[in-house]
Amino acid sequence: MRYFVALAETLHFGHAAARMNMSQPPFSRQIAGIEKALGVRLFERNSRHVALTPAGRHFLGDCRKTLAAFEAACRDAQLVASGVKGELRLGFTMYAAQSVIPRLVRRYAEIRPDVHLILEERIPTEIDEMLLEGRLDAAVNFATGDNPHLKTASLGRDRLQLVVPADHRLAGEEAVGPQQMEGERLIAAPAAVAPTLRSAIAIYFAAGGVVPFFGFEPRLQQTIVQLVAEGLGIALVPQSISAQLPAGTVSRPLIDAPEFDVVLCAPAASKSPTVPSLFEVAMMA
Amino acid sequence: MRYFVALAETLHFGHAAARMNMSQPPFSRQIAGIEKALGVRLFERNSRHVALTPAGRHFLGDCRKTLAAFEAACRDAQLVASGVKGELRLGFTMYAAQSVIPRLVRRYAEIRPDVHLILEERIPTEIDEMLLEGRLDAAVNFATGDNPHLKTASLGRDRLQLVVPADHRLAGEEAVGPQQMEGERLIAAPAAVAPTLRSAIAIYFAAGGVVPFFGFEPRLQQTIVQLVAEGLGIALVPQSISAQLPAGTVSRPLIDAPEFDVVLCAPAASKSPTVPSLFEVAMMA
DNA sequence: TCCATTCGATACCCCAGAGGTATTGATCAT
DNA sequence: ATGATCAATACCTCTGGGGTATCGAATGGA
Repeated sequence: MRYFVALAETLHFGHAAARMNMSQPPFSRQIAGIEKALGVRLFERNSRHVALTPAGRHFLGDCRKTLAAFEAACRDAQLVASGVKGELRLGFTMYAAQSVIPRLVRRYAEIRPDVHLILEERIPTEIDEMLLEGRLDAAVNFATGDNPHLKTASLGRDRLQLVVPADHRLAGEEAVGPQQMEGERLIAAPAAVAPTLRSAIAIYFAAGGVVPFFGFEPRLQQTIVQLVAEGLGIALVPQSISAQLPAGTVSRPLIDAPEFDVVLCAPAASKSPTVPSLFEVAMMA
Repeated sequence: MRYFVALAETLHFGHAAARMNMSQPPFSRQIAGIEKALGVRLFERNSRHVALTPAGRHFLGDCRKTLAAFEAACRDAQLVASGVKGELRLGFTMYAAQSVIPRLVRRYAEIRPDVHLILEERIPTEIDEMLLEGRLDAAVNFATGDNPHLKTASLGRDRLQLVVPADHRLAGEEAVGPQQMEGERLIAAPAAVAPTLRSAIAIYFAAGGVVPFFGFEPRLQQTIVQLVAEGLGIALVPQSISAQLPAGTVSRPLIDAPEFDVVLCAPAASKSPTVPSLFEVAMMA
């Protein structure tokens, strides 16, 4: 096809052959071969003049399109392999949506404008599942501590904080410990949804020798604080949630507050070419 | 590329090779060759499982597009060569635009819907020029009689007719001959524009022994009858023009009226694949 | 745990076909 | 008429695509 285009552009077998870095005789044969294969005369020629037939003229346009598609295919394959182009399915928790996701996504989109980011908001446990099943390339989640199938990069550390109704007896305390919360109804996400936070809470109370009483178990931290605002209980939620506490609630620091990492994670065996630069962005920020 | 698509679709070297009518070992080598040429790993594979890499997935889509473009190019080349698809630059006179062109074009478009008709309205002499220079594939024109470089097919015969102002002295005549028009100002297209009609008129008068007096020389028959309507003279115009005579004019038959052919013509050496079926349509109608 | 089976990779061979050189034949300008 | 130009042809070479035989790794059943 390149041969054909070269000849169609030069209308001279010798020159076209030279452009293709070959000698004229085999070039002539190639053109004849194309015409024979198609069963169509593409050039009107005698030993002096070469001209395109109507079919050849039409074929020239089609060849250019085909060659362009071919070049693009090769180029794009390399770009996708290098991670410059392609897609990245990024999972994240609602918690992350409010804290680290916006900046992370913005920075990544700046250095990789041709990567199509597919953002999937899910609950923490579902994110891990999807990562391991390959339905996500990477995700922002609470650190699970030790999963050999995942590689992680810390995006920052956060701590739990007490949130109580404004008129609650603990609202006036400077800092609160486990014992002071004894008997209170604790609103928290179930372990099946946010194991990291749930176990952090459990350990915190266990360390204080208190058996926590959990009631209501919504999935989102945002819902939890709404229920607190309604006076349905108290909650231990990430500090960065406090930025948007509903009216009628106050937050108090915890004594020896449990801390946890927010991490970017991806399958350890991930070969998604777009993931490494996401980790780079994460480490830089 | 076909090999790649086959493997991407089957994800099995043996089956893909079978689909390509070849054995597995050379097929494997081809795939490896593609990956090496691109410098990109397209399949993640061990001796048990074959899977597309992200780059391979993207490449698959591009390959399908490229192959489709290639198939279309080959198919279209054959269609264009056979005259089923392509373009046809058809010249015609304003006279023809009113008479034979609409039906001819309509019938042709019915049997050749994929041929792009480029209609070019020109004066008769210019049409001949353009045909010989190859700027038109075919044209509807007045018969010139004998041009060895053109092949023609008659589209019908027409005759000249007298058109005079409604209040003209000849308006009441049953039929009119040359002598009766002696001294009248004749409005006609110049020989440089419409030689066939002009010479037909000249011969008609010469046969009657009358020397015609030409005044005004518009290019279009339609303009000629408009000038007659304004009382600026009389004219001999094709009968089929009479269908749309302007108000204030009447037409009268001529005694021994000059006749002429309206023909479809194309360069005798024309290799435009779309032209033959236009001639077929013309002959049928 | 071991063996049979499956499947992709490798080794080696063969030949079609792409490319090279020399030459012919046709066309055009002088 | 003659030389120059240019595509086509003849003939040769050798790369590379395709074939067969085989290996080696992974899997599943006994």
